[in-house]
Amino acid sequence: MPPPDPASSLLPLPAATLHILMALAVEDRHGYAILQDVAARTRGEVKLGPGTLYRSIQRMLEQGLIVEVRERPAPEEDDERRRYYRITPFGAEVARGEGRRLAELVKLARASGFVTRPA
Amino acid sequence: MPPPDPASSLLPLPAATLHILMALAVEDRHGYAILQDVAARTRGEVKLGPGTLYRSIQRMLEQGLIVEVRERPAPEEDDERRRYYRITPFGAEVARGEGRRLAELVKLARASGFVTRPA
DNA sequence: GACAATCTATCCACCTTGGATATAGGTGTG
DNA sequence: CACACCTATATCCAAGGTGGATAGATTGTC
Repeated sequence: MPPPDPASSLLPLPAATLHILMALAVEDRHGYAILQDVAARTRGEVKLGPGTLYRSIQRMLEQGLIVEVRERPAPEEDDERRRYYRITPFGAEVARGEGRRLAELVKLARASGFVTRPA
Repeated sequence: MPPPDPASSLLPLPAATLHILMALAVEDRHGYAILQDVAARTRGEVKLGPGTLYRSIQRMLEQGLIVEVRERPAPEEDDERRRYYRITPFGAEVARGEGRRLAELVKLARASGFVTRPA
């Protein structure tokens, strides 16, 4: 029996975790910006609560999916309170695993007649 | 504000619930058969625990996603202990809603580069 | 001057989950 | 013959994820 793959051992990924990784795939972001990005890209269908957001971030830091970065934007468009995060190569690997898993799931749902038309 | 749609108010669907609905989309099945069908169709990747299965079934009965049926197979291939379930039209509607939601999610994941190839 | 938005963080209650446990008959193996 | 596993249902517990409330501080808007 091969040693369990550390990436796939985190699957399935909590919904909030994948959304956060997708938000950080574009660029480094701080917590509140992640919140807005998720809401914007899902057209308001997914709105993370603050508890979910910050606890997810803490867990993801511990798991090595993301890291906090010290680089900050120009002072005139910065806010001291913000904490910026970046997706790690490991985080991207895990996200691809989750993407594969979800695509498989949709394939099964389609075979059952539960996916009518891809909007 | 229109009254909330009873089908979409159940979304997102718990993972186990969708798997059970997919198993029942093919034919009426009893609990243990659902377990085997889910494991078989996901090639062993998804294995529902007994706690998850029977509690999900109870919840789904209450929500009207499934009903218990009295029709039983021929006595020679039956087992008294079994309880057979059937998906309802409402259950199918909810499943299609979940299918749509998941397809949208995969679309977002693909836009982030997290879905390489649909296996 | 009040209110909403920005920004982080913690707490609580609720729900879902896997795994253990219980019960019980049937089947297979050493 | 004993032990283990399969079939079949059901309940319990611990662990984990979630939304929403709460908190506190600053900035922007009517």
